[in-house]
Amino acid sequence: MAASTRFAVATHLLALMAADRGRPLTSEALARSAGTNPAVVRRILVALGRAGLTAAQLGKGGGTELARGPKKITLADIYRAVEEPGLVPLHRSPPDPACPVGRAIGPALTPVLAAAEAAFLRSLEGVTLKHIVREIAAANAAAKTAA
Amino acid sequence: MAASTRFAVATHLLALMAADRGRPLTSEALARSAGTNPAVVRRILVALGRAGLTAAQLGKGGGTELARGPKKITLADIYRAVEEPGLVPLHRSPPDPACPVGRAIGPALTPVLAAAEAAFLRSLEGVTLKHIVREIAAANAAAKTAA
DNA sequence: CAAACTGAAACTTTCCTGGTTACACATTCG
DNA sequence: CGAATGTGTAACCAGGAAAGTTTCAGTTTG
Repeated sequence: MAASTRFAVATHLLALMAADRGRPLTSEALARSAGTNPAVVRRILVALGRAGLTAAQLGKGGGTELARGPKKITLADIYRAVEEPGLVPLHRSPPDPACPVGRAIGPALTPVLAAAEAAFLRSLEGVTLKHIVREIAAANAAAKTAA
Repeated sequence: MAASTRFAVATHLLALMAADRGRPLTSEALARSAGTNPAVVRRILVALGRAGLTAAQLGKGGGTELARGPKKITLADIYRAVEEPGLVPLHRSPPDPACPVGRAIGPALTPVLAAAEAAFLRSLEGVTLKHIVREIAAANAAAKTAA
């Protein structure tokens, strides 16, 4: 099940890296902008690294940077990297197996929910990290001229 | 944010009513099949009633039944009845407003997530309660011949 | 009028996420 | 080479939301 903020934070971290291409960023610097703890950031960074979206450098002067261009990273890539499948959960306490409906509701619902989740991801597939970075830049430019 | 099991339980309840058309079912009977508490069931039933999917009858011999045919109820109807919008949440602790990315990441992400959620619902829109009931009947028939 | 429901409020329990701390291990730089 | 600076990871704590529980007022039917 979802209801975790990892996707939003992960996208935030990647946007920071995209805005600072070439220079690896430390988990402490990233955490400052995300308003959270370096260890929390590192947990997410590990997931992003395993998915091949980022590369980490150990030691002094180290940090994490994008493994490929922001045009080649979609929000679906990010979502899949940090979130488990099963957007919408089934029953917490198991239904009555003696009831025909209780017995079969799970198997009947599972493929339908999987298809809906696939549609959700297909939508995210159409948005790249580059797009998000551009949005952010535009918002800041607009705020500047307004001030 | 989601991560609630209400959608699955609500669909379960409606499937029971669809299988027993005409006779109102009590929250106690429904709770038995769903493996939960009558009060929990009633909470969900109230939401379904407000959305116009079910009708309740007070007093002795009362209960809840479908307000319209199962062919005219989609899983998107059910989802919207019992679940809040905001499938995927943003940051828990607010990002640093002094950072250009922290300032703009929320507004940049919101419309993208709303579109993905709309795609999710559009997928559920294509599945009716009738379809679920048929799936359940088929599964039980298959189990019978196998035994 | 009595029985049997729903609707609703208040409270408890349970579970998960995120926050926190601590530390082993790997690099780089002086 | 060794100290400083990172990551990677584990263990634990805290907060909040969902579900479970209890209780009761209100309503309808028989």
